[in-house]
Amino acid sequence: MDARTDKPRTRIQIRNRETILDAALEVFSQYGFRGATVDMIADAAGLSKPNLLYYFPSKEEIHVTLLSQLMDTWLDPLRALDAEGDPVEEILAYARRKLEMSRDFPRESRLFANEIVQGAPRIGASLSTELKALVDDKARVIAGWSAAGRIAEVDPHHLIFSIWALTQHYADFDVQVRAVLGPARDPLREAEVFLDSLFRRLLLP
Amino acid sequence: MDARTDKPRTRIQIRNRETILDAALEVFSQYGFRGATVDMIADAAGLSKPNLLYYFPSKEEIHVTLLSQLMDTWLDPLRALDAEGDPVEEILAYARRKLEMSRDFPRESRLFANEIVQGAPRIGASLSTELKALVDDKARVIAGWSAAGRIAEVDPHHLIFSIWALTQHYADFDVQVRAVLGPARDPLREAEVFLDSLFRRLLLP
DNA sequence: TTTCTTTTTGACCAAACGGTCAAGACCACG
DNA sequence: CGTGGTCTTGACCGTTTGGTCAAAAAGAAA
Repeated sequence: MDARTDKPRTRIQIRNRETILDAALEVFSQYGFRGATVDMIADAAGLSKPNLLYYFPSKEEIHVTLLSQLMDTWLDPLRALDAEGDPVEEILAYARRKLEMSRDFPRESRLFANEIVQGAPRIGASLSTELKALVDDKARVIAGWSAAGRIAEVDPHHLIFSIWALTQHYADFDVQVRAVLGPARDPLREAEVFLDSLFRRLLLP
Repeated sequence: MDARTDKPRTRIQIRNRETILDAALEVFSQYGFRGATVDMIADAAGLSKPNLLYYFPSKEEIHVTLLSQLMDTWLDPLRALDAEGDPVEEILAYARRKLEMSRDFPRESRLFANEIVQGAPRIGASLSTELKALVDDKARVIAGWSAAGRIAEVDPHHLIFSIWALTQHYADFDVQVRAVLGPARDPLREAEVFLDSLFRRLLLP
């Protein structure tokens, strides 16, 4: 029975695959795909390299597994945007959820950023299908709110981009933000207040 | 005479160092430091590997040269923010200049993004000195405008972060933006309009 | 216990990598 | 032309890297 091809069956397989993916997330998000080595991941996971390769057939397979698991949960906040809710509050809540993800899952954010900055060689396809479909759908909802005069007139796609840019910035550029603000301040708490008022001013009709 | 230590003297040295730095910018910005190989840079520059290493002593030296050249020009738009000018127009002009840099120098933006996302291992020091000093200085200017009621009350540091995030997003996440918008649209022209109105709404008292 | 499967590992390999070196090609200048 | 410095290169080296393999260790089930 090959632990690398079939779904994990034993408790040891489940535990070790989880350990490996967590270690790989740590290493990949910090050094990028090519900057990370199998040895680094194995060390971080507390396993020997051959043992790690018993659970995943290759370094690339680990990376792909991480990315596809990520894409799934990464878009949940946008999926939750409710066409029936109050427009301004829905959009603000979306921005707030995205900012929470920057705070709670900065490694995931940086893994994604690394992939996109380098041209999305491994997930490019799903961007123009899966992601585009979802964004287009929600953009239509926002455009409807605009047309009905319930929020100001804004390009819905760029509104969504601005939420991504502003929230992910606090995870992806964390070092820079902290270097500039100095040690006494709390970037993500401040960002919550700032972004809330920014999007409120932008959206109020 | 060592072409690697002294300032370039001959025309050939000047030309080849320029060619190499341009090729290295292309490769580093696409693959990151560890993802780039000396052979890739040499190929892109049309030189043999030993010949390239005749002009720069190491791969790291090329990278450092690029980054320090970049830091210099990267902050020019912010330096140009004039305390004596019209507050809203000054800030809008800054955002516009930054967006132009995303359009005209996307490789530089991605080189920087790669460095920061991975924890700024090579320029971390100058972030908390050079960069922080400049930002703090300009933040004081903006705070003055706020206090005088000439723009709305905003946290000046986070205002600057928001300009960075929103403008660099269009260079760093270019693939994603284009994948979502589809082929018929012009992201950077649209962004200009969108950001202009966003910051206008945010800043008007 | 015995037997069978799953898990772990030390030793190893081929390719890729950053970098060196000695020697040849080229070029400016007298 | 010749001569001295600049530029270029093929061959090479030690290390790192992703990955393999046979065999040993550890579990599971009877």
